[in-house]
Amino acid sequence: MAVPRNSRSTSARRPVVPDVIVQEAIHLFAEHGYPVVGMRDLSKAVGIQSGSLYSHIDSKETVLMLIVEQGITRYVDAISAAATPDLPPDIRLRLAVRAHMTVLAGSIEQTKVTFGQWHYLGPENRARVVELRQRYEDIFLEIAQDGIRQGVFRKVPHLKATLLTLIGALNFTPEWYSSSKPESPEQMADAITDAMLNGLMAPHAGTSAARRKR
Amino acid sequence: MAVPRNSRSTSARRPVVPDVIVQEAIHLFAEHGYPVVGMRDLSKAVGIQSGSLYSHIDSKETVLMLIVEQGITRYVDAISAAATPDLPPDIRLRLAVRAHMTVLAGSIEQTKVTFGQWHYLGPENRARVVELRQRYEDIFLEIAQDGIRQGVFRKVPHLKATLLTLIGALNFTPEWYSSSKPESPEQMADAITDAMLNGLMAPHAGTSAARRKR
DNA sequence: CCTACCGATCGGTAGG
DNA sequence: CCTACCGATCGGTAGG
Repeated sequence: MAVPRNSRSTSARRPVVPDVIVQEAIHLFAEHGYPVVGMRDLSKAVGIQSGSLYSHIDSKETVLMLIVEQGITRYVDAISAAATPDLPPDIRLRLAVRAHMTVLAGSIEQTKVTFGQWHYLGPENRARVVELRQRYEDIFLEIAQDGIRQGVFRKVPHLKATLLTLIGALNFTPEWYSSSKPESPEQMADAITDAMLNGLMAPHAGTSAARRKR
Repeated sequence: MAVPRNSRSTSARRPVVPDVIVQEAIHLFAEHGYPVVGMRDLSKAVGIQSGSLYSHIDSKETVLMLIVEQGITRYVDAISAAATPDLPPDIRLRLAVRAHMTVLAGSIEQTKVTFGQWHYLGPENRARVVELRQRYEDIFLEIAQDGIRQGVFRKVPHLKATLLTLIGALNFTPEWYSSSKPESPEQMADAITDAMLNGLMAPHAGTSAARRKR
């Protein structure tokens, strides 16, 4: 209930948004969806009157943007830091996916908002998010391209579709990975990486279509 | 318990919802999101007054449910029809993914609504959707289990995570597969299946970790 | 299918 | 941070 006092900021105009507001917004947006959550819901969760929110924030959209921008940035930073270019591509991929799952495990709800509600942002903010989002996808693109160039990865017919398979799988993780599960982020990451690197086929089995040819 | 059906044909007090309404709703919900679209937006798109909508529908949620229920059912039917149990598991998986992409290509916007907005349904409708959704996932589970039993697929350490990798990839497809692309649904399906069955690693290459061991 | 309208709620502001 | 309130818009209904 104790609402932290707002620090008198030097640059005045925009005070730092109190953490309670952001945290409650993450929780509400993740559970019910941004458009459905009213400012009165948020204010009630924070423990103040709805009008009072606006001495801390500029608008509802500002709060969403804050959550989404920080949300993606966290992934971009963690993944690009983990998958340094000097490592073998398959290891880089494994580390990238592990970084992804580690970030996820620490911020499931924020990730839901980040990857699931950014299209409710206005054109300006949305453009910025798309840019960050592109940077996120480019990390995996570079790993894949390096891998192919080095001969570690196959030269797949449709690299883009293959990459979107991985990215889609990662974007879906907040829907099923809950903190209540006993499995560690690393184990889940390795399961995903393993599927993407080695596939489902049993070793030396070959595809049914291939078996028919011989 | 009572599952809403609009299939009463004879003395139905409730007429079949006109196709224009459903089509415009799909378009608007897919583009802007269900909670953001007002009934006045929908009525304007249809070309009537907002009050007049209610001689065709019961409520806004009814329209969403119609879209979502039909949306999933289409996938369940197409996939289970394509992947018959008599075929080899890897071929079944390929056919299942192809069926998925074929349905997608024919209903991108409805799929966006189906997989992205169902949580806005009330508890009763949502329960029904979760059930259908489960059936959808179970198709892939059975293929995977059969494959492992027959020795065609590897015995992966975390089958559930591996399956959710595939399902996540498929659920993400409406975000990037647009009808304007020249690639056929089959080609995209095969790219995804190929990634899942054979992985990214070059043949005979082995993982970097494995290479270090020898 | 229309006009007219309902109570509720929305994001946000004024002025202390 | 509060009280009081704004105009706009929401899903839905009445009665033709």
